[in-house]
Amino acid sequence: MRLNQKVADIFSKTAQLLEITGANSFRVRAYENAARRIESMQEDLADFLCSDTLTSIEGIGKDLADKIKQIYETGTIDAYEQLKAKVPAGLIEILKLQGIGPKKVKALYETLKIDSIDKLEKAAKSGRLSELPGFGKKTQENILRSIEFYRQSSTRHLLGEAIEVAMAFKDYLREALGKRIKKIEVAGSVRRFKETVHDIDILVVARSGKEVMQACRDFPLNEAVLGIGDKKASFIANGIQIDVRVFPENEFGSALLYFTGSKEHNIKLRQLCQEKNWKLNEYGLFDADGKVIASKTEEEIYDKLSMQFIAPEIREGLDEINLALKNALPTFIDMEDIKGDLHMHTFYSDGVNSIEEMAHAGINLGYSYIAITDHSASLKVANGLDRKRLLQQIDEVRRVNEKLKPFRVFTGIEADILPDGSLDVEEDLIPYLDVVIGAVHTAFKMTKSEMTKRILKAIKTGHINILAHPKGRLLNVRDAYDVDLDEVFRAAIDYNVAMEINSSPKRLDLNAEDARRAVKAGLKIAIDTDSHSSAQLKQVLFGVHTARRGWIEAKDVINCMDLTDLEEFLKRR
DNA sequence: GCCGTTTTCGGCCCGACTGTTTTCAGTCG
Repeated sequence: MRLNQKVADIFSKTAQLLEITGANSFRVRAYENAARRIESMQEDLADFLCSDTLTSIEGIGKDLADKIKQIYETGTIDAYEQLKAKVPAGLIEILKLQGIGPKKVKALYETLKIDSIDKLEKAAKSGRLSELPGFGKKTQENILRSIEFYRQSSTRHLLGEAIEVAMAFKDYLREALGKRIKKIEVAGSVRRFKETVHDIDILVVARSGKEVMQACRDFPLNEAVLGIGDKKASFIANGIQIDVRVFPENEFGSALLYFTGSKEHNIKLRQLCQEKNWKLNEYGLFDADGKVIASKTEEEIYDKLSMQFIAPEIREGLDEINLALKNALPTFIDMEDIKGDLHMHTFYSDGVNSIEEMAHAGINLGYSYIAITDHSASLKVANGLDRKRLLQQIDEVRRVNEKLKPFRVFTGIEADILPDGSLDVEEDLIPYLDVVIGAVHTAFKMTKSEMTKRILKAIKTGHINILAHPKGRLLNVRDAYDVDLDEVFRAAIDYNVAMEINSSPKRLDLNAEDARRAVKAGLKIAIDTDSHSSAQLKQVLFGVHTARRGWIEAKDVINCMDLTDLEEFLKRR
């Protein structure tokens, strides 16, 4: 494991344990901040350690620097080991329940020896909880409800699923209230395009808050109401919590900023305001006299704070605020920059549409080109193409190209990188293929060195243009395989291999952080959909926003090139 | 635990809501 990850992990767990023991909350936050900062850092923590400059990192003081050193040398820190010995593991899980914080966890453990969700449930059901000081009947009921919800949905939801539910709600509300709704906008982590999300935040500007609240109750997908007031509703739809809030139009910008987050971004903005004696909350930006300076739009607020507008995708409370103040934020890639899609399947292998149908879908999205990259022969489960069928397909691509000129369909293949590192495509066919994608689809459980060796060998064949889903993860389903990405990056630069951001909401691989690292290392990115139907081409949306989260610009992405530049790039393999 | 500084310790983002208690602590976003 990279030292950064290891340190972030231990710091973050230490923070949780400290919280339960009732430590100073700012001390807890110091550990949390340090963990987040280190995890998202592009640079290697080990370099700072060697040059003795750890304390130059924001949020790392003398104490944490020593602890990083200890982790480097021994793999752990005393403080963490002692806490772990003292605090039962189950308490951390109890902390995850809605409505229960560190104080209640501590009280439950010290009075009733409750150290697991099961024991908590028993105590609540027997009525013992309501007898504790600070607890009452309602708290007891709420805890039982939280336990039930927690058991139903302990994992985070995929962004793709959350967006579907959010869109369904938006459509429903517009349908139900028509012109009585002035604005409706998704905020929160969905707007920031986090790959998985906890809930869906929706802001509404409407004539009557009560009407919106009633519509929330009546939403057909509404499974359970958690709470509904005059301006705020919480309910579960399709297993995902939706929070709806109604605001007047002139406060919409500050509300959107506030509810888009992240929490850390907001905290930094408010610290900035403090220096000017100003105040920022969901109702607006106020000067020292409490007079509104800005509130209608986010743009206006950032402007009054003398900084560039910050795209929601990068609002993480890291470096974005400092750079925006210096007017130094880059211009990130946007949907309009995408000129084609270089990874998709047809019914030749496991897709459902024809080559021509995929091409038409590409044309409809305004693309200049697509690449047809069906699976290679060894991937039997996906009906991979053998030599004969691949040659047939290449022939058909030629015919489609004639018909659809000047739109360009590239011939291609998604060739399996076999366990021994060889590429599952016959050498003499390579010249007929414009785009060769390399991908690991089998034998995921290799050791890190074996897997790295395997992928390096494939890259060094000199045949690959794009390495598809480089870490092989399936969100909420399968972890990434173990591979030394830095070594892969180095080899990929030598052989002109682009790294894929696979746009499928089930993958999003590379993720934003790794993609950012790849670009920093000097690599190009391909934002592909890996579509298995023409409708899926639209999922490029997820890839583009993941790229934005990774601070990626259009110039870093090969499918933002025009046709001739891309042809040039593809030939350099 | 970090940070900044009037260099040694005090402050660290802000508001709403809930439930318990009767003025506020705990939790959440």
